[in-house]
Amino acid sequence: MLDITLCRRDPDRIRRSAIRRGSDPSFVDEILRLDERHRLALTDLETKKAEKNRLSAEIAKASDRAAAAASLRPQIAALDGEIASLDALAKSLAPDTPDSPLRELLVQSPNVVDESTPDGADASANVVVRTWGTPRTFPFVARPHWEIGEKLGILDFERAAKLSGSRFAVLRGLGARLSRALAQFFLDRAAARGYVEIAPPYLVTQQTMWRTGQLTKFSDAMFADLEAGLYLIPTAEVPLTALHGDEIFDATALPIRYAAYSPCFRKEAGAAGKDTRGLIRQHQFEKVELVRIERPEDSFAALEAMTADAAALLEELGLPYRVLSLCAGDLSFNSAKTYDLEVWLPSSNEYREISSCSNCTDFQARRAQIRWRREPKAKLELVHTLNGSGLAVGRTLLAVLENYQQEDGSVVVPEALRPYVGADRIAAAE
RNA sequence: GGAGAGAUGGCAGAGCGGUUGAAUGCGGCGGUCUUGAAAACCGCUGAACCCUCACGGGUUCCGUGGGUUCGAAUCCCACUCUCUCCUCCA
Repeated sequence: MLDITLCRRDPDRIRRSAIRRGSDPSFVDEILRLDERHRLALTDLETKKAEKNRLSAEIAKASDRAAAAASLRPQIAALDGEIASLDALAKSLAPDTPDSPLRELLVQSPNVVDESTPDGADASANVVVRTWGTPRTFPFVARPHWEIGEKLGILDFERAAKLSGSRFAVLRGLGARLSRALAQFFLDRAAARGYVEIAPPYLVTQQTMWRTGQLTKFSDAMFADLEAGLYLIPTAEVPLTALHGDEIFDATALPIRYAAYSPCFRKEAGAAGKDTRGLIRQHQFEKVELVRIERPEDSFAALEAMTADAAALLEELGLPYRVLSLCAGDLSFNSAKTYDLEVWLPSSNEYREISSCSNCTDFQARRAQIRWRREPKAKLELVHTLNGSGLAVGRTLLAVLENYQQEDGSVVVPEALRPYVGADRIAAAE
């Protein structure tokens, strides 16, 4: 949700951001116009209410209250009429009235793009910030992970389809174990870097979804039981960020770092025909999500740190990757700045997203009302929230299979995972 | 799923329908005293929004939403949540 105060104070900044995202900035003028009308109505309303309160207080002070009430009744009744109509008008214009035009504009507008986010209209303008590792050269044709996995008997897409349709996978034996090993590895590393592990609910209310801004982003991409009013989380970012909704921190409580391992559920409605094979795009996948709650002045440094936290995992696993700074046009709704981590996939000779780290600044905090106090008596401020994958388990698993595949079809387990997997190689079962 | 109890400020806990945004205690902040600290004492101590350059003024908020009334934390209705007991279950 956009900050109405910022719109008033620095409308050009909002306009600039909209233009950089590739949208029409004229809504800013509409916001200012509606805001002006609302404040006028509010002032009128409050004046009338003050008058009425004064009359009521007179009755309270009178020695004969009944008589006072009787004599003032006509005046009060007149005020009541004016108050009712002014109240209706003010409400219809208010920024916090659910379907008011002003509210709609503030709520539907994406976050203000940070200055350091590169210009550009779409993914082709994303900037490679750095690249790590050298893709391995294979003396044979590198196979895609689904072939490797099926041959090893650790991935079973056919039976998954029998159970649940397309975009599901069954992991078996060391495949299942490798998946669990990755999750455990990620969580252990997160803990070592100061993230507190959280096991959140996977079903959340519509309000929780709304608070983190997912309802606009994933609304038709989410699984839900509308009757029960519960949504399956598309990412643990949702419960982690909303965890402290309506709370006020004192300065010593910040920063907060959370890590959660959770399944994620997505309809992938807009991705028909894309990535239909393998583990890349599933209706259900697991992920370790990192969330940080920061002081505003620290949030961009925290984004660098969080991105480094995620990247360190790939480095420890020996998986080549690159870091992209997403351009303004490719930035998601909530984000002011995003780094994507892309891992190297030898079967397709390309880098694929395995983590996305975003600084949502105060955008989600405003919706969720997560605030803090700089000094004991200071005014309340919104915190900044950040989230990033650290990492997506399924995609890491497939990256391991592809990057560590051997000519005989077996897969070497990366050193760092061996204690977790309990094996240094995955070979075909007899 | 059935029965009951409850929801008030950071916490605990009062609150006859009338100057109650809310007693009291704890906590927190500031001060006096002290070499320092503690204790004691004094003062302050919720939020959002609007008007104002400012001083200041105003409106709203006692789970949520309605209603009664000139006036509601207090009365009425609905809902939500929490707790206890039963049922069920992992």
